[in-house]
Amino acid sequence: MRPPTIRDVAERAGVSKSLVSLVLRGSDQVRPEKREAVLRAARELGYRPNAAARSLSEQRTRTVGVLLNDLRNPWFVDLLDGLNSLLHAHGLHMLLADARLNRRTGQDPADPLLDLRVDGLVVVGTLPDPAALGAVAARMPVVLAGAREPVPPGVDQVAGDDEKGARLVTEHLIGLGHRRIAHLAGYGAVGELRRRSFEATMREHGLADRAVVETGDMTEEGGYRAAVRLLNRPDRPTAVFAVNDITCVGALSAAEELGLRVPHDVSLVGYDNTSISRLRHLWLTTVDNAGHEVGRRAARFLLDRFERPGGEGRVHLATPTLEVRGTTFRFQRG
Amino acid sequence: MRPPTIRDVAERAGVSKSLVSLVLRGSDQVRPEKREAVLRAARELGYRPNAAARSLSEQRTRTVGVLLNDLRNPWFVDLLDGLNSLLHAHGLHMLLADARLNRRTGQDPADPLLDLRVDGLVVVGTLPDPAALGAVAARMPVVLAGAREPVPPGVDQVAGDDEKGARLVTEHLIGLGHRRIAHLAGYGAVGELRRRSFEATMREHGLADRAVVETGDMTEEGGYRAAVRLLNRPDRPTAVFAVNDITCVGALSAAEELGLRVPHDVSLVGYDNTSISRLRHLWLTTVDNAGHEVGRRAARFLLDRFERPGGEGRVHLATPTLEVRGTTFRFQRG
DNA sequence: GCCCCTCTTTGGACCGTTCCAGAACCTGTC
DNA sequence: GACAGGTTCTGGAACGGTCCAAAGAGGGGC
Repeated sequence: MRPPTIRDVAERAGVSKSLVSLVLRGSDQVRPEKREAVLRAARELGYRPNAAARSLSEQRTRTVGVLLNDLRNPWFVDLLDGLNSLLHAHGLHMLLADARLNRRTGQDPADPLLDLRVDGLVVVGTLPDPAALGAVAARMPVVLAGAREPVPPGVDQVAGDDEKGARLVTEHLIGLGHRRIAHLAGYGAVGELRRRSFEATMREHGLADRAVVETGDMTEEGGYRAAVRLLNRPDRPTAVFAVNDITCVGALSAAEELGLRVPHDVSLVGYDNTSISRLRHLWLTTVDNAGHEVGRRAARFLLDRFERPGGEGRVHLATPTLEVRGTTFRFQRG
Repeated sequence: MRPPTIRDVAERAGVSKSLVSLVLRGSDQVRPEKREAVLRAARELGYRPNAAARSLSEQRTRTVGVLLNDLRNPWFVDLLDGLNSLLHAHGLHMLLADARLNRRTGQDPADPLLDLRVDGLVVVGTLPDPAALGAVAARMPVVLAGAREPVPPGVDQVAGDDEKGARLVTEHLIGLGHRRIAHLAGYGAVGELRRRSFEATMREHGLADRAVVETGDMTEEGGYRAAVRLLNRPDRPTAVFAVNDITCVGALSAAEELGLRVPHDVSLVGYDNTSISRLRHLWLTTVDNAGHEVGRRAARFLLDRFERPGGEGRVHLATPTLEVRGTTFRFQRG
């Protein structure tokens, strides 16, 4: 009572298993009536090809592993969408693994994917173990998507252009007439890039001495605390650029609690265009990271490496766009 | 230059491939020095078992497929966590597939999982095609988790107890002194259950004629619109129970826009205890669905069916808990 | 020294595919 | 009718593991 195999189909159709294989792989070297007979038999038996057997024989799985650092981060869903659209068009499947879920187990979260012999690997977000990744990259194409960490050689990299994004925000605020502008910074490569770009842009506009930076931990609570410190300063900034949306929401609470109206008394900008920023109750001005494009480009890199393995690691930065919503307004002389 | 196989390990260790297999599967019928030699050879070669070959031979994959209806829904992360903890303890892996991503392709989103011959299937959220699921259930254990749809025979079901959750909310509000209580209803089995239970609880407290129901579409926008209708009524309710957090956020916007203070003028309650409800800026009173327990129980059902296949479909309802936060308050005589 | 028994180890079949070399079958030509 | 050449079909060898029956090794008792 086990699932039917190619032999069962062959027997039923009165042909050899090789012919069944031929038909099922879409060969045109088969007489139409035989093809029909095979397809009918397969349909009647409810035949499904066994992926394990196929990939064992073909020496490839037609599957790409996607290693997510944390399913709770919503921003990567667009990325997955872009990734999937291109991969699927090339007959490839995605296998998702969550690093956070498997962390406790003490194993490398990529292990199950590697045992399954995926044809390539997309690491989404901060990578778990750079050294291990280098070893993996020697055996199969690897792309790091959505993070700006340094990567081992031979690994491609796709991410949003954080310098450009931070510049967009800063110039938006300057364009609205703001001069005392603060940045609620974060950590990691991304936090660093956004902060640097904020500072550089302020400098370019001769506002270096009006730029203020407070550092948070990229959580709402951290954003709240940093914003309280910031907004209690005697030279209170009139605009705040937060390293991400969640920090920005913390800042929003702080502003509200201090009796400041957003955006009339203080403008706020987030980053990532998360679903939270789109809540009409918050309606944050923010930066969209072009997740879909990041995903598509990651797929592109992978497909390229399938065709021509090896070579230098490439980098692509997707251009972010500013989403102006309700938390920014022109500077009102107090 | 292909990955090493069990034969390579055998050769290097100077033993037969059968012995290598024995060692790697942890048999105690092996002399310690041979075991050491094999393990050393495996380590030196960087050997990884080939999952395809193994599952082909073993006739099982040690893998459970998890079909998510939409990665954007954050509520299932806890569920996955609970699921994973038990499965992992039994040496099983999870394979994630997203129905939404694969929908466009026109195939059944479970197809890749079935081709991979997963040992069992967990469907999280609303199921795609009940008929197809019945056919699958005949071949392998299937559990529906986190949804209350009717299921084909032989399928187990785990979900939060929506009746109990809605009752908790309603009694909480009544306990605070509210009498004119409204429900922002949703759709689907879950929407139905929560609404019915709200109505029943109101009736039990002799408040049937004070209960109001407006229906939304379970989005923020829908919640907003329904709440506007509701709060503009001459007999404006003093408390609103929304079918989910996102609807509740819409209601929050509506209240604010109408100049009503939450919770002093109107109390609001959501459902699902999403990360959104935990934002201090919103701080919604809501219901926690015990996602972790749902996940663990789903794993339990699956494991049971591995041991004793067949039998009736069972149902388990996890007990939800009320999370009282900032949007509910005792009724203030206006 | 031989036999028996237990503990280790091994060769080979098998899992369900793909792939390849060659067999079988046509069709047309001389 | 033999032959060439193309098209269509087939058997068997992979692929990398597991599993099982049986072989080999070692020890104890006679």
